[in-house]
Amino acid sequence: MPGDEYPRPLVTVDVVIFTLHEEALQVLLVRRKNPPYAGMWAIPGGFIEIDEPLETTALRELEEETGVCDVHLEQLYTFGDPGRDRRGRVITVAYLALLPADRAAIRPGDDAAEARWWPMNALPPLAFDHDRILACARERLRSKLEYPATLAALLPEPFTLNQLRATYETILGEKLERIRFRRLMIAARVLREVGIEHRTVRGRPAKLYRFREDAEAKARRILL
Amino acid sequence: MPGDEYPRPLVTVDVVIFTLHEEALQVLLVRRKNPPYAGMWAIPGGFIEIDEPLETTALRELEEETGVCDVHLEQLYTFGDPGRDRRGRVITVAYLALLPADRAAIRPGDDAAEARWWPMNALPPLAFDHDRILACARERLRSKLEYPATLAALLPEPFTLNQLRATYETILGEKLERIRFRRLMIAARVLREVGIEHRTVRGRPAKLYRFREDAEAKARRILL
DNA sequence: ACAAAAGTGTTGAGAGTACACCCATGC
DNA sequence: GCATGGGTGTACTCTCAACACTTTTGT
Repeated sequence: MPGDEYPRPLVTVDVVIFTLHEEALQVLLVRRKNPPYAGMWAIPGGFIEIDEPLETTALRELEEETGVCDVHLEQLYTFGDPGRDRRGRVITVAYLALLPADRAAIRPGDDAAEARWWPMNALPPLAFDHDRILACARERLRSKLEYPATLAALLPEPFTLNQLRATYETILGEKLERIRFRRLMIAARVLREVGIEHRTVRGRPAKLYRFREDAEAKARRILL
Repeated sequence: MPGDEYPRPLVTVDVVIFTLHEEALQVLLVRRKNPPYAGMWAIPGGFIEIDEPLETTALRELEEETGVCDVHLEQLYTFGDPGRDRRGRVITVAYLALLPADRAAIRPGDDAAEARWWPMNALPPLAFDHDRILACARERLRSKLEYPATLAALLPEPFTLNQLRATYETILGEKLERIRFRRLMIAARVLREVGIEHRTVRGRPAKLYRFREDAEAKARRILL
């Protein structure tokens, strides 16, 4: 066959999956069982099968290692520097996924010894160049804030405007002005009012919203 | 070695390189010498060497096949569907590059029988899934219009505002209002005045501009 | 009644558009 | 001079930030 004279690297697919929990951005990591880096934490992922689309590999490995399934994937970046894996030339196609807090319960699978959420601002030492991959994922997540509807995958619906604002604040790592945020979101026409909150603490109950199904609109000026 | 039990696909790196010529967006393609798809047109690219970073492969193949060198590359997307290449499982990491018109002279290399620029609106039939890759590249290029400074790589500097507008119009495929465009570009503060055009035809000579070196600023509202 | 949280009205500054207009050149 | 393309002045519109304000709840 024609390709036989060319070197064949190994190819893995890794998945950075984020959720929000306790006012912090969290990422799902697995503890590696096998060398290299046995015992260290890493992004879930694994080698491709020969007849398997890349996204299928991503979903399969994610479920095998963490029990998480049924998420939307977005291709992030491909990391292929020689030397990034001691096992030889390994090229990794990284994907990004988001999980709403109410689905963030995880069950470690058999491929990995252990799986748990880690806050992005207090990560353990990571295997391979996974710190670089996480930095890349964080950037991508930030850029998604311009399109509020993409955060649907990160919020339990319905939500209040203040929950949405807290989400933005967590991802941006800075405070946003309450009234300004409200007005910009309303002006972006991406939300649909679906009722009113049931208050358990003092204060006026907030309106509840969902994202409009057709909402691709961009919220200008949210980032600042 | 640990990875030996896993399937090893072939990996190629392909480069979509655009230029502007005669009011049209052009892409550099090579005619394939070898099967599969021998004689058909394809994006320049080739198989990785085992110790070579992906970008190095991209630059090497580009130069070998077309003579183009010294360009800035941006990773575009990784295409890995099984069945996209008859030779077996081939995963392709696609890159995007831009070339100013005054450097668009090309010299076909020995890897490919022939290389030439094709206008994006009159492409020949393409090998593999390269039509998909081109569609992806075109989208990415469009999205770059929000950051005018990235077009520096596509324009001979210095340039007039009308040349810049023509660039936008070509990429967008629609006319932009002259005065509106001028004012938005000036307001974006990404340009530096560097002199005045030498007129050969009738009309007032235009001012010449370069992009400011520090200009990452975003020009809002250009796209419409 | 009061504190707390949610939501609204209003004003003023600034950005963007559309129009008419002025400027510099070749013929 | 005048046609042609480049550049500016101006007035009107629209958006958005900042402020004070009202509404709705739990205690």
